[in-house]
Amino acid sequence: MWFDHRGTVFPMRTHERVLAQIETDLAAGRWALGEALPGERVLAEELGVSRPSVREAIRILEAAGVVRTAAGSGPTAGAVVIDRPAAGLRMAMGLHVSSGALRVPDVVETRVLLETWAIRAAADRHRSGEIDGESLAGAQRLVDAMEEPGMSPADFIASDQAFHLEFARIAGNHVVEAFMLGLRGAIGDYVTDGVDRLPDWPTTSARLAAEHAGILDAVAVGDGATAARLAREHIEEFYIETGLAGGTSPMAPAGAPSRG
Amino acid sequence: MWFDHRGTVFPMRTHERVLAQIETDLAAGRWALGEALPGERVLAEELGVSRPSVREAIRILEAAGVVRTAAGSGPTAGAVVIDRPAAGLRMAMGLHVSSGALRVPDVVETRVLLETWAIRAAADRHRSGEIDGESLAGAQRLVDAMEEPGMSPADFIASDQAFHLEFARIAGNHVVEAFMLGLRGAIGDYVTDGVDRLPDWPTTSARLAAEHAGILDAVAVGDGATAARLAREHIEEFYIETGLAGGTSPMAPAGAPSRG
DNA sequence: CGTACCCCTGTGGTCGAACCACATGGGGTA
DNA sequence: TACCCCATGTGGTTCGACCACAGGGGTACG
Repeated sequence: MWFDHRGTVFPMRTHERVLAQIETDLAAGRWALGEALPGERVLAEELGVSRPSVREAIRILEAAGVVRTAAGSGPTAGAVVIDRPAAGLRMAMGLHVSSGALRVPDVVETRVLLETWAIRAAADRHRSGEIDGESLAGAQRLVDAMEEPGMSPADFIASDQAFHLEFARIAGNHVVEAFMLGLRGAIGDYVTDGVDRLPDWPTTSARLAAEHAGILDAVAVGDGATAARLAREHIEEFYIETGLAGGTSPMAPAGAPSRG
Repeated sequence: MWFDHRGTVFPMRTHERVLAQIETDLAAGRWALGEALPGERVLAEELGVSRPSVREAIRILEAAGVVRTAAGSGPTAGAVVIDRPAAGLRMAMGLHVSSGALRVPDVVETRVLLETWAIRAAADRHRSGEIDGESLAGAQRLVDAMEEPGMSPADFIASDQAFHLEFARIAGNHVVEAFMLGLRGAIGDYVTDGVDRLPDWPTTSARLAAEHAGILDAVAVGDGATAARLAREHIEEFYIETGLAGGTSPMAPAGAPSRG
């Protein structure tokens, strides 16, 4: 039996006990990043529960982006500890967007909020010299790549996402980075569908690439306010153009977790 | 077999197929909020898979805050559709905080970011008359309650959390609301532990309550800038005082999902 | 006829055992 | 010495069984 902070009593289900134990061991550093948990059968034996109960707990860990599972043998097999917070956030948010509990406009608004913060912070850090001068090189390479006319929409979207994430990385906040990744992933299929409906992708992509260059330039000179304003306009314009800004009805499921 | 956007081929596991199908049905409106999914045995039969595979998918939905399960019979039994995005976010974030992939200072920084935005937005909406004049009544009641000297730390923390969430609710962004709830929950045990280590809780709680009153007053007069600044100082001061602001080492697991 | 009680029914929760496909790595073979 | 093959152990999946629990309907009683 377990108790909440008010003294209410309730039984804890088996897979919850397993999950709690694994979480405790995780916090205690029992497994480092890249190491594998004990096998399901071993874990079941250790905790005195059945293998299906262990599996249910591992499923949750996997959905949360804490482990990745693989069959076979060798060091890469088993439930290997990873750190993909965004995968878990993406899963939860995507499901709630599908169910209608979360709306795309709210997701977009939140994305603007986080991105403008990250870009402003990145610009500030860059101006104050806190970060290496080469930190913007990655963003520059992505901008260059996106300015190539022949890039496919899918590759462009991937590069676009990487570009936006660069600033969260520079800002140094992993939670914001994970949120941004999760938000973007949660509405990923909506974005793809929106791009497919655009009347003139080459023109749009060229404009987007130019806007990216403008944002990067503003960050490079340390003008966080301008960079944030440009980013806001860039994001909002994109969602308006693809018809996602006002739509609240679900269009397609966000899909099963990717194996990225 | 399934393909990603690059044409890579990979098999989809059974529980992933089940999850994808449920997500599609969810998006199609097959079940309304409060309705129950078909029984596990029925679902397994429908999809041509085994019951454990269905259960693994439902576990993920449960962890994500999409359904709540209960045994027995009647309308409240089974896998009932709910909308608790924060539960899923809290689960994912809490696990990653435990594993060390996400750090408490980043969580706090993100919380400040989201809360100052929400409070500013709430103040703006209040000033512009977009919202009912009674919207702040709930926050006022919470402030009044927290100013009562006899309140237990646990109840105070609950009221405090509700107070902060009020502004996200007024701002009208469910994603931000869920993020705030998830962030707070992910470090919930750290907060509780921090409070327990405070030398003089009555004094601290009185100060916190006064700060809440100040924030609410600033929002009430539509001064978003002041309200946001007060909120930032309020949050940062609390984490410094409880010794959480700089700590990165895990202290205790965030625990299994609560049944709230 | 109305009401209270009890048990039948179906739910999720848990378990054990079995078989599969797969990745590996060591031992046997050319 | 180099190659190949298969024994081994992993997660993936399934089946079948039993449990505790909550409801609802049938039944017996007032």
